[in-house]
Amino acid sequence: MPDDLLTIGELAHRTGRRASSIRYYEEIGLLPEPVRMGGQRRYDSGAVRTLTVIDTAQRAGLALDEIRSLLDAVPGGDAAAVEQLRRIAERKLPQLIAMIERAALVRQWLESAARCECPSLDDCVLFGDAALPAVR
Amino acid sequence: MPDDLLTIGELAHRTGRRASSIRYYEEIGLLPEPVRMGGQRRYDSGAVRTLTVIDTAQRAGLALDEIRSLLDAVPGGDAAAVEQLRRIAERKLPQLIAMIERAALVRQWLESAARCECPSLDDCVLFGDAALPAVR
DNA sequence: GTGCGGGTTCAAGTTGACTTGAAGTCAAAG
DNA sequence: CTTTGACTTCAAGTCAACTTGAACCCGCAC
Repeated sequence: MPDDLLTIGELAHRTGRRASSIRYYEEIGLLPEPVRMGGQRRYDSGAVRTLTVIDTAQRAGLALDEIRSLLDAVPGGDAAAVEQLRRIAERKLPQLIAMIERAALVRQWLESAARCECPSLDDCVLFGDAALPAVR
Repeated sequence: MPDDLLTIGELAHRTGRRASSIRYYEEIGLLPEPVRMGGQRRYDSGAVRTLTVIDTAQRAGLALDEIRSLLDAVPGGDAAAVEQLRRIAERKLPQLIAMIERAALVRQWLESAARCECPSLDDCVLFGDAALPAVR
């Protein structure tokens, strides 16, 4: 019977990433070096979990080095890691909220643009100074 | 009395961009080549307007080559340009809406994370499969 | 043996939107 | 006359997150 360790290809398949990304994550210290069998990387279920964490955190808008600082606190996945997560979340939240607000404005602008009947762009209110207020 | 034409530095100052960006925009065909006085670029108010359009469109999430296709239709700024704008808006809107929805999910996730009391990341629901549903 | 489909390394390329650096010009101020 | 500051060009560097390419190994089916 086959071992329950995964090759990099199988891991990639299960986690929906490319093998090259997984090697890259290892290179930048996001994933620990896996065991080798005959030179090839073999991964246990911990790797699947870590990749899930990476995926989730990434979709939460965290950059890879932020994710690394999260993961660095993890071995043990203990209270310190949770605390780190909280700090990162608190720092990221206002940024995300600002982004959502700006996107909402842009959405209104695009909706107006899709309905625009102006004969010329030059006198279209859409490009007036107040049409799309800056949020930055 | 000074001419009403602006140097690149003045234009940059008025539009809040760097002179290097303005040269770059010219290079990629986003801005027309301005007149020169003694080798230096001089801009009229049309350039201010065009940069405003670029700024607005960019904050609306359009890439520079999309903005160029918008601007290409503009000379005259006529009905065709407006039509082009409408088409681009209609194409961009669904993408933006999806982005906003995903951002809202991520926001909830981060808010939970900021309040997280889990003793360990390993059994934190935040990293469960269903914690942050994929939208892509 | 030969081909296939994995795997391996390392370096270099990709994308978008710029910025930076080096080396030079030019006009006005001191 | 020299310095200062703003301008000029062109090439190259930056950032993030990967991907791609070249050249190689390795086991298994035919």
